[in-house]
Amino acid sequence: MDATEALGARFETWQQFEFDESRCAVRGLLDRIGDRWSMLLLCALAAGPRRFSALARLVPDISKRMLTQTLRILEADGLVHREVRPTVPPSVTYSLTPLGRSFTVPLLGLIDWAEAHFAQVVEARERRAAAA
Amino acid sequence: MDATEALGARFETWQQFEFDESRCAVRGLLDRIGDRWSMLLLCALAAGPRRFSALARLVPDISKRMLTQTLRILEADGLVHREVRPTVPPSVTYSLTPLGRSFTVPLLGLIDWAEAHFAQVVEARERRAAAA
DNA sequence: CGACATGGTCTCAGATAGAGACCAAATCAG
DNA sequence: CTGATTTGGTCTCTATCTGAGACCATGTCG
Repeated sequence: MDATEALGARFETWQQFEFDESRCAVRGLLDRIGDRWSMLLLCALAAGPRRFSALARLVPDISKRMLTQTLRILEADGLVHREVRPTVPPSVTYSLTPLGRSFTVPLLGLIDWAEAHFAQVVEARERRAAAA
Repeated sequence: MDATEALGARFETWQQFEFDESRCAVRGLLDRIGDRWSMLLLCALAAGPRRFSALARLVPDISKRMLTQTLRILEADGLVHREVRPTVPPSVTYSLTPLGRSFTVPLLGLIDWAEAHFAQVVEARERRAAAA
């Protein structure tokens, strides 16, 4: 059984749960980290702990608003740890928790695929653009 | 070098490209398939080709609008094949392309992680809800 | 004295997603 | 013959979400 078949079989079992968010991991979890910024921030934190402003610089086009919001969700989900040191001005450091570090394994798999097949995707887009 | 370190190192190289969409696979690709519906639809198609209305039934709370839009993007990116048979009423069948099938490998990895660690995430959320 | 850095929050406008009406043509039930 | 149903969408309207940028308090540096 290859991955496609395995995935198809997996999908069928979810139907029984009717995708109930509290029991279906895919809906309950990938809905959250499957947004524009979560994976990118997890990548940024994989290299080591970073302060709020460092993350803002590392991921240039994220707004402070979304940076705060995304980090709060990742913290609530137990993937990221937030540490405040009450200096003045305040210093807040974000880092991956052990759970967050375990997530880097499948995340790296996804990114490897993206880098290996990106050229094919670009080609498909261009073929389609040319046809239109 | 474990996955976390590898991911961190990878992130640093992206900085050189300044996340230029045309060259950075992560921005150019995961921005598209990393949304609410793309991965779910790819899972649904992993079990075999499906017609438009079948997909709408399999993924209950997707609107027709988003179903159309998401399938068009997946088609443009070369992950999904769309086949129209000009019967009346029309019959349109969607299936994974070879590229789409290759994506099921990392996708399955992500889902395995989600199912294995979902309990921990829920626990983290509950701990946080209790603290508030 | 005045500018700057920190880690945010707040407001407002613009983009995006969802709900549901609508469509055309054929087919099927009554 | 009539009227409902199926198909694969599109269109409009509204609700939600996102991004830009102002603002804040406080201490430090020039």
